[in-house]
Amino acid sequence: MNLAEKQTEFDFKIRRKGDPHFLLMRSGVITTPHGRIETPAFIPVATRATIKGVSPEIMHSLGAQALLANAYHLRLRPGEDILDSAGGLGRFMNWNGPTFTDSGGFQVMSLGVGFKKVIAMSVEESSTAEKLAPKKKEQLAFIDQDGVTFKSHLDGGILRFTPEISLEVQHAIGADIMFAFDELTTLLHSRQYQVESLEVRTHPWGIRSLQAHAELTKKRAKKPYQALFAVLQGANFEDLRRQTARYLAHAQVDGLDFDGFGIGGALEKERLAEIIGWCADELNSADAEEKPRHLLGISAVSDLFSGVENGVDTFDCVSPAREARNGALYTPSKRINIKNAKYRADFTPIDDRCDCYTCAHYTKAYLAHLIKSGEMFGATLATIHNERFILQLVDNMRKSIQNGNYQEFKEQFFANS
RNA sequence: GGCGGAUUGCCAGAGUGGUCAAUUGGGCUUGACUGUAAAUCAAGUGUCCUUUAGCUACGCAGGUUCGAACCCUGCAUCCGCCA
Repeated sequence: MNLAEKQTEFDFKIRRKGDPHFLLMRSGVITTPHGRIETPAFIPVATRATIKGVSPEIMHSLGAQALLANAYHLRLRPGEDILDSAGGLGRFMNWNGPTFTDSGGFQVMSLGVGFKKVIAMSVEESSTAEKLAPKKKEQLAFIDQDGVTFKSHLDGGILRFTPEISLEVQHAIGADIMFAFDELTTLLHSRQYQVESLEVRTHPWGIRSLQAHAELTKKRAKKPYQALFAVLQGANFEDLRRQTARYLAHAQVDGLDFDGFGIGGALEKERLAEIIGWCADELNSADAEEKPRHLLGISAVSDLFSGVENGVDTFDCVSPAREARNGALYTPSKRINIKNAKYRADFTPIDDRCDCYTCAHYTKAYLAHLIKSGEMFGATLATIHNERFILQLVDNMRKSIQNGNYQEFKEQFFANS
């Protein structure tokens, strides 16, 4: 079986596209060796091969179609060889569906200059963000042209990541969809830096990722095909975003091209829709319309709408889980902080219209007690609720696109909120 | 009954003459969280308020001093040890 044939194990079919209001919007099906993903879809994040506090079986029951883990974290612990021996990420964690891995590219930023997440902030926040950026000596990631040197956040040990290493790790982990190793810049970086980052790192690293992927795919010929997505950077500059999309859409090594695209990096909050639109439009023009697009690390409700409307097929984000653990629970009208005093004796569910396990059985008062007490069951219940909320929202978006009543669904959603 | 030690803000616990409305924890209140260094982090927490100003506060009542949470006297309560 040659590379091109291998590649057909991965497939994306658009079922319905375009809407009078949103020309880029679409709904389809991604097929992977471990199952299908109906899009648009939200992919919960299981960084260390677990959704913290919630079993894969429950995640499945909440409507999760796939999960996303992280190559950096899994390489540190338990080591990709363990996942390989276990039969891959899905087998290892008892998840039967499709899986994604991030390349470790996010850690280039989050362990580097990006202390508090400096990706999707508003312009007014940028001065604050500057203060938040760590001093050089606190940084744990150091970038050079060839790759990134990490100081392990676990034991300080030196860890090297290059596109080749990332792909080797990701192949061993065995996820169905992998991402190219990229540099995630921040809005604090100058345009000049963004240009340099693309030309000297993200683009060449993309090609090297693809090259490594081609070799590894040949070497691991008996394994199911693992798809590789390029990552589009370019911050909030239209010319850079378009240029990158075009460049990576045409990239090819040994007859192998990217199977899909991740949209990542510094996104000015207020211009998210526009920025995604540039990427999608350019990918369409570059004859890459029939390849899936993943918006990396986004799940705020308004951002999900923006993404879907501008041609995003899949999303992932840690927020539903992390915010749940920290007591922020989603409801159609707003996010509530369950730790607030007013919920101490509120014996109603988080959201009486929610169909999740938590809302069916537990009250706000109980949740408030558990979360404030630091009880792990509280984190579990809260995470179940938030993940269900986002999964269901995106599911409903998909259904409404397929039914041709997206606009109606959207209006209704915001009317109820 | 005698000797010794204690009593500080919601709790624990620093502070032993002015720089103390009082260090630090915890609790409590409110925020934040977008490819997870996050079950994390930040701010606030006597009162009145426009304040760098007042007022009230370190068991209670007096006293010494320009000035007291801090020194002295008495009282109350608690804890040791000896009878």
